[in-house]
Amino acid sequence: MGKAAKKNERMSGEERRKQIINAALTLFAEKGFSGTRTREIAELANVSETLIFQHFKTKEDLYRAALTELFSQHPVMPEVEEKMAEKDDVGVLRAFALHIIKHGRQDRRIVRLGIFSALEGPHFGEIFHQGGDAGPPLPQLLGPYIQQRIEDGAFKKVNAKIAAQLFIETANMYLADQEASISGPPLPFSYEEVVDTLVRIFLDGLKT
Amino acid sequence: MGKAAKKNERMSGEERRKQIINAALTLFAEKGFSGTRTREIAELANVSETLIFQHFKTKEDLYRAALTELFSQHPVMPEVEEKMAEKDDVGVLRAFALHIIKHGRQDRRIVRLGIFSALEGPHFGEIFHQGGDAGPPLPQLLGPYIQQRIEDGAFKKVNAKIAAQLFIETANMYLADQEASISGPPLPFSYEEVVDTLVRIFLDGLKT
DNA sequence: TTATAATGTAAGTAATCACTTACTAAGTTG
DNA sequence: CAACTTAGTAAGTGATTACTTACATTATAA
Repeated sequence: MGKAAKKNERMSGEERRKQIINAALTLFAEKGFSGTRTREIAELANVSETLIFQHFKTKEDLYRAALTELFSQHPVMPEVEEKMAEKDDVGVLRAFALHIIKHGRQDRRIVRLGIFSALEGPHFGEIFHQGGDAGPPLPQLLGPYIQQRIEDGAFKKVNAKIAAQLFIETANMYLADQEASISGPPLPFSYEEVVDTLVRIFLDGLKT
Repeated sequence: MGKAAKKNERMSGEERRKQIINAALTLFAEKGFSGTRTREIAELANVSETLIFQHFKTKEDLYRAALTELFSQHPVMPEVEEKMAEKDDVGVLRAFALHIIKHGRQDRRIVRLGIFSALEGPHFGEIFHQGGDAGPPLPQLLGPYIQQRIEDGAFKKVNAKIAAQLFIETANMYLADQEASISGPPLPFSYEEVVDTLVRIFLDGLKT
């Protein structure tokens, strides 16, 4: 039976902790903080409920730990900066959109958890938006680039902050709809195709 | 004291029902279904908890009634169809965006409640998306228009379904961020300005 | 081997939950 | 006013909740 037979054996603290966090992530993403019972987490993790409270002081503590764990695995984006230096507009927008979408797709719980945490508590929302991410928020990275390109005469004069946020919001909402049908049903097209369409429309809309 | 003094007097069933629903809407929008306690609703509505269960069989029943109530007050959009007939592209896109944003702004609980219901239960999500709205979903209205304009040679050849949904998603995510900071902080600009920017970029991006 | 510490659990506990029971008060109608 | 209906509540109820206590098992190192 190999590994499967070992699942009831003793484990190192670190290992168990991760296992509990993993179970918690799955349930919190599915049902939110107040919709998830600590007992369910214990069952999914195959441990006693007591053990959870040995690793985490409270349920909220576990939630915070789980969020931090998830959002600390941020993909880096060296590509974006490179394309920005080259003033490769298509490359920049594509890189931004792909960064967002790949991040959301690498672990499907991320999107739902992010939305839940934004809705459920002011405390939780913060972790999501600043937690783990070393760099500045995305709109603050894209905004100045758009502004620069306006000054270069390459883009028409729009409000760069608005444009940047709208672009990023669109990518985010696409993800949200894929995972949770927030504003509509999931689009039955590959994300590459969606990104292509988004970048094309947006960029042609910005260009002079 | 006038009205305020009367709030502890007897009320007609209909009136009390609405009062309870109103309190429920406020709390459900704030904390979601499983985060809201029936006792809190009773307190906010200034009635005993028992009375709630005289009007509604269960908490879920109340939630459904509250959602239905909220989403049945849909604004109509005769303007959109008018502009579509005239092939007034700017008018059409502006009308769509304003329709979405005004709907969300008419009652600030709508946006949060819509997102919560999409996340919290499959049952609830349905009410939100089809409930009360007489017409077809927005992307299914905008999509064909874009397709038509492509065939007219006015728009470039993009995937009309993707374009339509992206446009609507953007408007929705703008709203969501204003109320709940889902993908970022609220934009510190008037919604008219945001709509202008969105329509301008999108339309110039679509035009041949 | 034996003290020590870490991993783990069964069996609670007080508080809280959605929901009921059993009742009173206020209208309404003949 | 008497019979009946409707609006309203106080005081529960069993189930469930997050969290504890008190105890067992296993590994590790002196």
